[in-house]
Parts: sequence; structure tokens; C-alpha cells
Amino acid sequence: MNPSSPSPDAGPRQRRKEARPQELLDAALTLFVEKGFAASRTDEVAQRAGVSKGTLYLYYPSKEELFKAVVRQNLSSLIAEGEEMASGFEGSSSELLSCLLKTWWERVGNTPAAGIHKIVLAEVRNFPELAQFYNDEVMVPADRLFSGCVQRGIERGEFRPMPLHEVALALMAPVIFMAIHRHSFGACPGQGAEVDPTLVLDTHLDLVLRGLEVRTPPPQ
Amino acid sequence: MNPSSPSPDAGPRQRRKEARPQELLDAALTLFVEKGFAASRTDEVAQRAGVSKGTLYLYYPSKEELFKAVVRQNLSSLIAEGEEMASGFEGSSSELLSCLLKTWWERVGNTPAAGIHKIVLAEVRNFPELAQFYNDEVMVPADRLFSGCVQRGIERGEFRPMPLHEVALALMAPVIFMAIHRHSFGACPGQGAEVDPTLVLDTHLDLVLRGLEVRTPPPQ
Amino acid sequence: MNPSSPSPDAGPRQRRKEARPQELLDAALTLFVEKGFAASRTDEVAQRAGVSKGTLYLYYPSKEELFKAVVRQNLSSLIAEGEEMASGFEGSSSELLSCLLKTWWERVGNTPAAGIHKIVLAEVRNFPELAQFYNDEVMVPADRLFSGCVQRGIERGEFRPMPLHEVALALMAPVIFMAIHRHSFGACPGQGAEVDPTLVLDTHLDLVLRGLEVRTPPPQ
Amino acid sequence: MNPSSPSPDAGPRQRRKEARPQELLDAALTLFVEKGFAASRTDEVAQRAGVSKGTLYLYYPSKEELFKAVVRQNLSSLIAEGEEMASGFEGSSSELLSCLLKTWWERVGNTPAAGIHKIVLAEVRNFPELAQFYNDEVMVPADRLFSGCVQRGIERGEFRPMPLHEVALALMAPVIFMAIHRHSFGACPGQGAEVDPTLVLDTHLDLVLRGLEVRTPPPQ
DNA sequence: CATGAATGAGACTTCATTCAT
DNA sequence: TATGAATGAAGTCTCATTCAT
Repeated sequence: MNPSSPSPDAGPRQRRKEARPQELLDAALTLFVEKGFAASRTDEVAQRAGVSKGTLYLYYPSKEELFKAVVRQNLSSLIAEGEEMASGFEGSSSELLSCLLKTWWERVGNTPAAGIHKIVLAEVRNFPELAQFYNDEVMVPADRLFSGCVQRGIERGEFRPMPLHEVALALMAPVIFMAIHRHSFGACPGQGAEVDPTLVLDTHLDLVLRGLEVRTPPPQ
Repeated sequence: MNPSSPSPDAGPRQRRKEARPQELLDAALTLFVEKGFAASRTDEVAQRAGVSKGTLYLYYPSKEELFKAVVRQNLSSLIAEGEEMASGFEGSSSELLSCLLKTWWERVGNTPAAGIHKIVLAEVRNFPELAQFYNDEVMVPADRLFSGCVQRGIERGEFRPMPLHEVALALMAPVIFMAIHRHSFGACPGQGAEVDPTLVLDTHLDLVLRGLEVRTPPPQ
Repeated sequence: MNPSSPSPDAGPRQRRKEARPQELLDAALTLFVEKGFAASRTDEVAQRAGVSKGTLYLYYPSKEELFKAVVRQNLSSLIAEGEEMASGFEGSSSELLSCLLKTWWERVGNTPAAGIHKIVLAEVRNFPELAQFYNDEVMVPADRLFSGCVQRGIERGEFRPMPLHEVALALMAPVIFMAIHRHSFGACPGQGAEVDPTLVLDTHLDLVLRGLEVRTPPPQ
Repeated sequence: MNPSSPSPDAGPRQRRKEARPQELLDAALTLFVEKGFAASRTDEVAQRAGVSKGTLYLYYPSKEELFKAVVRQNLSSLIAEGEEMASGFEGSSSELLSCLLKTWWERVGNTPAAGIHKIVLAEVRNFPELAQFYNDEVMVPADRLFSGCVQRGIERGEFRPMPLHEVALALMAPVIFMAIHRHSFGACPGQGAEVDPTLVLDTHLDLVLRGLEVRTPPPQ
């Protein structure tokens, strides 16, 4: 991949080798989202990545570790990005929250990665180690990001004083719920498809941001 | 159990026999909610119902059919109640929505039945038959109920005009999400337990209902 | 088996069921001795016992537990028997030791059970739990039995004072070694078969018991 | 490793190459003795020899062949030494036997080489080829050596007339047994460690040699 | 010669389902 | 109707062996 590599071509084998982890993660994401964690077979993950079962274990020592790697690649990185965007943001807090949620929807909610939330909510109880991992790696950072934005709004006098964590949850829940929902019923034709995600998102933002706003004191 | 029991009306044995299906459904609900569908063992369902594994198959021909029966019994009855309450309601639409959501939380969200939503979202993709069923029996009625309340508010001049289904979703999502969340991470100590459900519910209502309100035109 | 059982015949199924554990233990002993512990497949144990693989796990929860059961049945019981014989023995200590070793040879050394010693010596290092088990269940009791007999001889003035545990080991080692040896090379025709076990045993006893004896004090 | 090395006689690389088979055999011996044949991984053998797994297969076509080579190399050299010592011995036959056994213990029993006996006894049944080899190379010469010494003692009037092969076995068994035993249980703390090998050896010799002796006629 | 990524058969174990009693 | 012993397919993971580089 790197043209400065000593061997100019490296051959297909070398190229394959470097791409393996990514190919495996992609295959795993697709299958986990489709069938769930427990119902996915390591055989099939490998098969979809075009390798044998043994090769999968060459890169990831267990099914659980494979799942963690999928989570890290698809969720952890996005949260970090959001944190970065928030830290340098100049506009109003409403714009910031709106921007964060819309970005999240484009980058996660509307992609296969959204299915991860479904898996976690559904199966984490049977895999306690994953619960801890997901909490540390996803839930805590996400809460911190959104709570921080709300606090920013309150401090700047844009928002009413409100409980931070609860507002953060109220902000995130509908988009996550919609993402999960589409992943569950999306495959079933004619069901739940009648709602337009963009309209739902806009409506949700319209409602909640207006609900947050300090009501410009009418002269009364 | 004792055949020498001369009690009339068939005796305890007969009563047991007739109660079997219900006992099995109860045991299955508990276990499915706790572990999920795939991770629940038929052995344990039978054991919790106080019968042998063979007996389970006498009443339900497979684990899948048992699952469907559990879903049918526990979800279908929940919607009608809300519909009834809404139809005779006299107060403001905000009060109506607030009342519906709080009641739902008490009667469903905070009980084992909430776990069914988790199961369905997680596993419906592996049971296409259930998707149709869940859509018809749960999603459509729930949407109709909440959409209707929002429409009532708009018609009575309490709420701004807004897209009905999208608002309905924005209303329901956070409470369902929270219910699911508690079922997933509730068992893990110190995780997700720091949010107070009542406070979340109040905050959510505070935000969304205020967001729905027609802003009383300042000058008038 | 119990004639007072309500059903006089119980049918072949019932009879099979009661015999299962014994049939499985027999099959396991044969196979373990033939191939070793690690190289024996649970499939084959079950097959030789005439049941399916699943049935094996109905009676023994793991391969290791199956092995322990084999050891218990074939070795532990014999040692207890020897202890009993020793406790009530009236004759000389030489006769007692001679009798114990000859009995051991007949009941263990010359039967498939002797192969267990081979397995343990060879593989115990890879299964630490088995090491502890075997030590507690076999080695310690066997040492106690033989040490006790030697001590009896010394106390009664038949034997010279000697270190008990070391003599016990010197007494047991050749017969165990011979048993192992026959199990290893016994299958190979014409090898190691030229020694007559009975003659070896007699010679060993002749040597060691004479070595133990208090040399009748020559008049000096 | 550095190709620019101008050192004569082929340089370190060449030396490495020629030493490979020996390094592999050494690593294999260590590992086989430690873990047994089945539980040893070819990966680890190669790693301990400082080469890759593929290289191992360049020198030995399979794990079984490697095992055979290890046994062959390590057993063949062991016997000749003892024979040499015996042939020129001048003292009493008791001293000769005592010396042989003590030397064997120092040179073999107390070293990793003793582990080979454990491996052979345990696994020879799965490698019929090895049985013949072990018999010819080890058992027959060892028996010849010890039988010869006993015969020498009888001929010189030191020992009672006794069956030669059986006495030989009675002489060798305890030390071999103890050596094997230490290799099996030696790793387990507090087990079998309570016997002092030197004391066992002395006790064994004390017993058996006294048992062999012509009882010096009391009156003289 | 040497490498190490890749393979795939096969190990132990689980569990939904059946059926003789 | 009720039982529970029995089944065997299928799951995750290991590891001896191969082969392109």
C-alpha cells in the first residue's frame, strides 16, 4: 500500500495480508448486525471475508475480541471526532447539538454501524465483559460529549438550567432508537419505513431545542 | 398429585394441568427477558414452570412457537388500555400525553414486560413472522394512540402544527429506550444506574411538551 | 436390580439406564489405557459403550471427570480392600506384604486397570488438577498402606529398622513398573514377554523381604 | 546473519545451518519431556530452536518423525557407557551394582534424559516402530548389563543363585520408576517431593543387595 | 534455505428435539 | 398426560501441515 515500500509491487499475498484485519472487521460488522452476536458463526464471518476459519483466529483471539474491535473501529472513533468538533465550535449551542446529531445520523445511524447498538442492548447481559467494555468505551464518552454541549448552552445563557445527564439522554435516545428500529424492521418490507428519518430528526431537534431554549421573556 | 384426594372439581391435579400453558408462558417470559431468546434454554423454562422438558413440547411444538406465544400474550393487551384512557380524557393535551407516558412507564417500562421490546428489537430479524405481528399488534396501535393525542392538541390550538408520526416517535422513543437500557445494563452494577428514570421522564416531558406548545404570542 | 421394585421387569430401557455408568467406565478404561488420556476421543468412548456422544456427557460432565471416575472405581477401591485385609491380618509381616503385592498383581497389575498408572505418569503434568486428585486418592493411601505394614514388621521385631516411605516405594515400584511395562510393550509381539511376571514377583519378594529381615543373630 | 561478514569457514550463518538439526532435537527433547508428545506444539519446538515453524518441516517431515529422531538420538548413547564401566571392574559384585545404579541415577535419572523413558513408556503403543527400537537399543542391553553383573556375583560365590533377568528387573525398576515419577509429579508442589531420592536409592540397594547375598554361614 | 500466513480437519462440549415408557 | 434418557447436529477454538514468497 505504501509506495515507498522496498518491494515495489509486494504481490497479491502481501496486499491481502495488510488488508485482512479490515476485511474481517467489515465482514464481522455486517454479520453481527444482521444476526446478532450469539447467532453469528465465526465460520461465516471468515467466509464472508474470504478466508478460512483458522485465519480469523490469527488476527482476533476470540469472538468477543473480534466484537470489541468492531465496536472500537465503528463507534469509539466517531465519538472522538465529535468531541473534537465540539471543542472548537464557535456558533450557538443549538447549532452545535443539531450539527452533532445530524453528523451522527449520517455517519452512524444511517450506516450498518448503527446495528451495533441493537446488538449491545440485546445481548450485553449475556456477556458481562462486553457490558463493561461498551460502557467505558461508548456510553461514558457519549454522555460526556452531549452533557458538555448542554452545559455550554446553559453557561452561555442559551438554555434553561436543566439536569445535564437526563437531557443528554433525551437528546440521544430518539436517534439511537430510530437507528435500532430501522435495523430491526428495515428488512421487513412496508414496516416502519413510512417514517422519514430526516423528518424525524428535524422534528426531534425542533421540539427539544425549543424546549431547551430560554423563553425570550415576553415584555409581559 | 395424590390420586386419593377426593376433592371435587377435579382436584389440584386437574387445576395444574389447565394452568400449565400459563405457567409455561410466565416462566418463558421471565427467562427470555433475562437472557434473550437464543441464550435461554428450554430445560430452564420447563424447570421454572415445574415440569419436565418433554412436557414443554407437549404444549408448544418448538422454542420459536413458545417465543411467539409469549410475545402475543404480553404485548397485545397493553395498547387497548391506553386507547381507552385517551378516548375519555377531559384535560389538556399536554396533561394527556404526560399521563399516558407516565402510566406506560409504571405499567410497562418499569416491569419485566419492557424486556419484550428488547427481545423483539434484537431478534425480530431472525423471525420474520414476528416482525409483521409486532408491527400490527404493537407499533401501529401505539403510533395511532400518540399521533391521535398530538392531533387533538393541534386541533384544540394547544400545539403547533407538526408532523404527527414523527412527533409520536419522538415522544415514545426516550422512554422505550430507557426501559430497554435498564434491562440491558441494569444488572451491571454502577453502569447506567446513575440516571433516575423519573427525572429522565420529567425532563423529557418538560422539553418536548414545551417544544410542542404554541408559543403564546408575546405582544398579543 | 432390586426385586422389590414395583415393575417386575422394568424393560430393556430401564436395565440399560442402570448399566450405563458401568458400561461407560469400562469403555473409558479400555480406551484410555490403549491410547492415553489426551489421545482418547470422547466420541470413541461413547461409541464403545454403545451410546451417543451426548449421552456420555449426561453421566460425566467432562473428560476429566470421566477419568477421575475410572481411577476411583479401579484403584481407590482396591486400596481400601488392602487396608482392610492388613488391619485384620494375623500372620507375619512378610506374609502380609507378600499377600498384598500378590493380590495387587492379580487384581490390578494383571488387568487393564494397570494401564492407569501409565496414563498418570505420562500425562499428569499436563492436567494439574488430575495430579492433585491422583496424589490424594491413590498415592497417599497406597503409601500409608505399605508404610504401615513395614512399621508393623519393625515393631514386631521381624524387620530391621528402616525408613518407612522409602521401603514402601522400593516394594511397590517393581510391580508397578512391570505392570506399566507390559502395558506399553505387551502389544508388541516378542518383546518384554520373555519375563514371567510371577517369577519376577517372587524374586522381588524373595530379595526384598530377605533384605528386610532381621538377620538371625549368629551366635557370634 | 550479516552477509558482509568475511569470516572464513563459512561464517556464523553456515555454522547455524549445520547446527539446525541438533538445535531442533534439543528443543524437541526439552519440550517432549516437559509436556509429552501430544501436548507439545510444533510452534514451540521451532520457537525454542530459534527458527520458524516452516523450517522445522524442512528437516523433519512430521511431528512423529521428529519424535522418533529425538528418542533415537538420546537413548542410543546411554548404554555403552555402563557396559564399559562394568567390563573393567575389579571390586565385589555388590559394589559394582551399587556403582552402576548410582551412576545411572546421576547421569540419567536425575537429568532431563530420564524423561525419555517416561515418553517412551507412555506413547510407544501409538508408535509401534519405536517399540522394536527401544527394545533393541535400551531394554536388551540394559538387561544384559545387569544380568551379567548378577551372574558375575553368583559365579564368584557372592550371590545366591537366582533367576538373572528377574533380578535385573528388580534392580532397575525402582530407580527408573522414581526417575519417571519425579518427572511426572515433580512439578506439583508438595507431592511426591517428600521422598529423598538418595535415601530411596540407598534403601533399595541395602535391601536388594542384602537379599542377594549368600548368607554368611553363621559358624564359619 | 527460510519464512509465516493460511488452511481445514477435528477436538470437546452444548442443547433443541424425540420417543419409549 | 408426563417423563427424562437419548440423540446428533452444530458451535468455538486448536494446531499440524503446506506453500507462495
